[in-house]
Amino acid sequence: MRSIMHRVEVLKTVAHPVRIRILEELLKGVKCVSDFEDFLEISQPNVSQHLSLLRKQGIIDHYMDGRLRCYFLKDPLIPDLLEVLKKDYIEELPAPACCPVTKKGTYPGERRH
Amino acid sequence: MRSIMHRVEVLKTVAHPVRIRILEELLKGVKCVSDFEDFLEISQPNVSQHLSLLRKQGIIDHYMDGRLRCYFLKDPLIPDLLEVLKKDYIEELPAPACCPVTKKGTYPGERRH
DNA sequence: TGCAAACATAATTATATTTGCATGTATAAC
DNA sequence: GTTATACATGCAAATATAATTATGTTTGCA
Repeated sequence: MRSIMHRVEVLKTVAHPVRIRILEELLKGVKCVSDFEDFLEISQPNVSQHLSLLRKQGIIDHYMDGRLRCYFLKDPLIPDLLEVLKKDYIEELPAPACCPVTKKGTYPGERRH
Repeated sequence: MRSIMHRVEVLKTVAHPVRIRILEELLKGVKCVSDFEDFLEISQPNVSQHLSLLRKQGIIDHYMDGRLRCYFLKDPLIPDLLEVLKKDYIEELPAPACCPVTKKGTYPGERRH
């Protein structure tokens, strides 16, 4: 199992609007840097920096095609992670039944008071 | 569907070693602040700050039991998110077949060269 | 060989996050 | 009412992250 720290690193890496859009795009297929430059509206060095971060984390990789760098998804967690993030949930989790929210209740189970 | 920004906020909030451990613990059931103080080895104000952040994001909520504050999970995304993070994957995603990694290949589909 | 396209890297600056510490508040017990 | 418990909040210092600007590298082509 991934360590807590590794899980945190993955989350931190994905937790950025540009990077999450890059990953969603890579889900559809291979893309090169100038492709991202077009549809994200940020500078080329900035795109490269985000790609570099994702690569250092092992989340993506690339191959060379002439002078194009073609990036693709590598970490199998990512598709699952992105899918969960898109899911719609109708209801909140049920509050503990014995203990009404923001009102006094009883702490469930044994415990010092 | 959650907006990109909302997804990013959720990920950023979970992406911290203390907070991820708090959430994993809450998955098992209700816990109060001093419970966390025991098993995480950080100060009480720091625990409160992390709980406060999680609450502002709508990820957790609490009820009062005397002078105890009993926290519980609220956002239904969290259990699914934590589960995906724990999953073990045996293999990396397959690299695009037509294009060997780090070697020259052909960019799949039509594109300027 | 020289130049341009496609990209990476480095340094700087701006901004956000995290923590520690001091203090504040509500409840319970005495 | 006084005190202790259980917690929250505010602020400043330390640190991490992000974007901008400038510059470097590699490849393809004339």
